[in-house]
Amino acid sequence: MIDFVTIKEVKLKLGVLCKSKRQGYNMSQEDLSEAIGLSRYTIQKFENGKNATLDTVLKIANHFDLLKSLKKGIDKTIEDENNISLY
Amino acid sequence: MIDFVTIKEVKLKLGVLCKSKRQGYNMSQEDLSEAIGLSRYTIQKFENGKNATLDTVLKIANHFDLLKSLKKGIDKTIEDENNISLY
DNA sequence: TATATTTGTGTATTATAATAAACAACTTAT
DNA sequence: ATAAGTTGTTTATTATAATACACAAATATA
Repeated sequence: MIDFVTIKEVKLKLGVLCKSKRQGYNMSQEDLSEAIGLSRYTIQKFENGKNATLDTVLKIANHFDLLKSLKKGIDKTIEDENNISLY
Repeated sequence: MIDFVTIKEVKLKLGVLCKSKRQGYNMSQEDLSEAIGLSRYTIQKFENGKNATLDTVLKIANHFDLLKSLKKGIDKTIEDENNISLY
């Protein structure tokens, strides 16, 4: 399979996810920024694929109840590391 | 279910994942830092659950071939947003 | 045990993410 | 068409992540 995934692509996708979730709750960028104690500019940049801090990403993920699912993904990846690949 | 997941917990878990992956390849913190062009101190702090930038996290994820899986997770979450919950 | 390697920690500096405020461009609703 | 709300963008400032050292503490290796 020749499908590379770039860092830039993931950042853009995270921004799209934020926008999608936010609009799903009919929130403006300002609504979200106030809800989680970040500036609107920080939300604005994140939604457009700019770099951000992990805290910013996780505050947003937390607000949309995505931390548990994220934690599961991390745990699964750690488990995979222990069970050595069979291929 | 009463299992809250905190931001701090996720950051610690990401650090553990990095350490686990790194040791799986028998790399020192310095090996990893040189491989992806970050300082050892940045790796050090990340592995111990400190705040970091998204670029740092994604550079590490990319080095351990985790971007594709991460992208899938994001895509799935975006899809879930469109198919409204039935409960 | 002695040596080498790795990891944790401290300090100072640099790069950049986050903030705040204002305003224009673009949407949406009336 | 106008008004209201939202989003994109700029500038200046502040907070903090990243870097580059050095060195001690802990681990692994000979």
